Amino acid sequence: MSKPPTISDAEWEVMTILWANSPLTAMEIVSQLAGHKQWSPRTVKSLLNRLVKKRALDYSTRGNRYLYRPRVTRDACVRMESGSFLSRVFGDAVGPMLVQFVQQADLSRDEIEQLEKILREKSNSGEK
Amino acid sequence: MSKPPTISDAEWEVMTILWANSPLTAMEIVSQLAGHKQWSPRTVKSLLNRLVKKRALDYSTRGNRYLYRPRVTRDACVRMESGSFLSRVFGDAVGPMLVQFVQQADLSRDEIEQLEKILREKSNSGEK
DNA sequence: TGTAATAGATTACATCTGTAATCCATGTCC
DNA sequence: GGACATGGATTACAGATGTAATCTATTACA
Repeated sequence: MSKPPTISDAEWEVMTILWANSPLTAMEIVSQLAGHKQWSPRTVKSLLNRLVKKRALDYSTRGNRYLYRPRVTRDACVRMESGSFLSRVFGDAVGPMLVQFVQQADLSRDEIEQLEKILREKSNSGEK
Repeated sequence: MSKPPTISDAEWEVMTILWANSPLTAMEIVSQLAGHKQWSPRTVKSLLNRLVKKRALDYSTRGNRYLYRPRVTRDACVRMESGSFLSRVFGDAVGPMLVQFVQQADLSRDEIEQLEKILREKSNSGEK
């Protein structure tokens, strides 16, 4: 599997929708974005075009519509992005990165407890 | 303290050097970069100019040279970048991602304690 | 059946980035 | 003193990005 292309911020929004649920037509994507983005449908079309050109998306035809679907997995893209961002900012220091993220994240009580539990276990099982 | 400006990949290299040690002249920065980057000194100058314009750097004058120094802390920039990275890549699923990472990470005792402390604080300050 | 809405394709255009080159003043070496 | 190196300032230029508008074919409503 070849490495995924670079996906920009705006493009990421579109991919997110398709990773969650595909294939979808352009209009369906537009509707799903409508909630939290004020993009004109034109804008979304442009993004779709770019993503197809980048080979991040693929489509088939249904009548006169296109049905878009991802050609790259979310996982692969996350790994890529993580690679560049994380290595830039944190180098290979995973610990400080997690500290930073946990500090910033908006966590639910459940998640906090879950994390605390994991940490307790880790600390009992004798980490260095 | 105003929010830090956006710092690009290439710019980040320059900032990293100045965060570690400042003030420095353009030439000193060029030398320090010489190890792992094949940038022409022109390129570095351009980056310095942009960073000054963005108000990420400041300079004073020594003779006919400039002495550059950061105007923004590394910490503030890391916070910014992390924020946009997290929300872009993980959207509102930051929690599960952290759980998974923490589970897999090889953490030192210190880091574990640090994380536990952060979580305690978060849980006290009434997360939802 | 004509006309407007929609679909996808192409084009636009300003800003940011990476990566310099050019310009002008000064400092330096012979 | 003259030519060259160096410093900072300005300009360049292509590719990526955000954000559309326009063009053309088709579809669907009045």
